[in-house]
Amino acid sequence: MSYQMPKGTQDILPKDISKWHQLEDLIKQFCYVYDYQEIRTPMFEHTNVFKRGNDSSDMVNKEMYTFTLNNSSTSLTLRPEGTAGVVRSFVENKMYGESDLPVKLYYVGPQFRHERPQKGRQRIFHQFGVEVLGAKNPLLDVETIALGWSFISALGLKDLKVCINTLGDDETRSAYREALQEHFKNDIEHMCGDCKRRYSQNPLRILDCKVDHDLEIMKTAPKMSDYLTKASKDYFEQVLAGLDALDIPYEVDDRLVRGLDYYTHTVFEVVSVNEQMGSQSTVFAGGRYDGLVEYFGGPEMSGIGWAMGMERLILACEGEGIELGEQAALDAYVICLNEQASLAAFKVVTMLRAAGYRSDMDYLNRSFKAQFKSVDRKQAKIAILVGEKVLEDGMITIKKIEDKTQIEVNMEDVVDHMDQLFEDDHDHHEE
RNA sequence: GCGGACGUGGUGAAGUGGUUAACACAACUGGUUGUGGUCCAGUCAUGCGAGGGUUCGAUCCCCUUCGUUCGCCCCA
Repeated sequence: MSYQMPKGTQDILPKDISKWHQLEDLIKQFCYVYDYQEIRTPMFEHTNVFKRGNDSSDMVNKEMYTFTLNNSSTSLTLRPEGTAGVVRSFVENKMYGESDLPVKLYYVGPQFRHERPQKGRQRIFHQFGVEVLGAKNPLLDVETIALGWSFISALGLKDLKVCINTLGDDETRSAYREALQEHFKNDIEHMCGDCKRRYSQNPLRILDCKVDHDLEIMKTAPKMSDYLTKASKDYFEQVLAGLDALDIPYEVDDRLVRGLDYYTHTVFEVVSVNEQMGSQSTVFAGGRYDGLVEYFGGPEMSGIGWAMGMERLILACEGEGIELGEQAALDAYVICLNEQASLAAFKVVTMLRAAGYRSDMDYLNRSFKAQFKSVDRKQAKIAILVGEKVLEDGMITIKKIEDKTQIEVNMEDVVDHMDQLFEDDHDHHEE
């Protein structure tokens, strides 16, 4: 009989929307300054855009909202992440040919994952992400991180740290893969089910297993850094040098491998260390991907990008006591003291609105007292009283809440008087 | 997918196997205050997530289910 929203979804209510507006505005500013352009891709794509080859991630294998409609055999999937759709679009629209390279893009929008909800994790959540396609330059790895880092710094967030690592190139990865498989060969039988699966699919992920974390065999595992090719090592060092140059603090974490299988070279996570974040503390994370553009049928081009969880960003701000979004006060609230005068009151509000004053009035024929309470609640700067007098000679009362002064004016002149009052106000502020 | 906690009016939140489900805030109405923010009075859950069961009788006991929340896993 009663309806409720699906598990893991949430309404963003008017009382909270100004937080989102503020964040979105700031995102646009930063992306503008960094010369990134917004792209909006579909909320759903063909399933194979997300489910590619031998992807071993839970996100792709267990958490996607996949559906087939009517008699169609087409399988569609609600996007669980932003990168795949953006790269698909980049290739499909041949952006690799018509624009200056690299193409620098950003997106903001909902993502869908069928996970068990908890703090900082919803089934529909919002990500702000950037992707830079068509150039492989360590400075771009640094630039994207700098964009995110300066954005969250501008918000005032402090309890954050950048964890970074490199996965090297294909040569590095396959050599390291083999080394890991060799290393775990005799012990994999005694390790957890996930690790057994990872052993053949993506042995790198064994390293950040929480279950088997303390096994001796984990501690003696070969290190990625020993298998990096010269080129990969140089690349990573240049990335770190870039971060140093911009004074972005970081920690190299050689266990960091990330969940998505397409990453190569640089991978990073920016996590909040604020205790109020709960266990989902990654605010934004990403990395470089060498094979994706080609996978989607484009030329051999590298890309780098990251995604930021907006809900987590809000949590992080709340955790650090950063106030987001303030409700702007009303300029004028029109009180109608007489039902017969309501049309006149309505005209007054309309005039005020036409002049750009944020105004409202009572629509419930409430008592005088109740209407005045609305003035307080809505923090209106001006109360305008429309009574039976307006029917006789068109006179209404304008009351300035701040100092309780009031004047009687003809309703036709209400905008002029408002202009005057707000003019005075400005003078006051400038003094 | 696994585990813990929880689910009472707009909100916060008491409560008990048995005729009227505290209290506070908010809201609304009336009075008072020069036309509001003070103060006073009144009104506001046939219902205690939903569906079963036990019982003479359940919001309080049992089962199921839905949902919330926190953790694991995973990830942004």
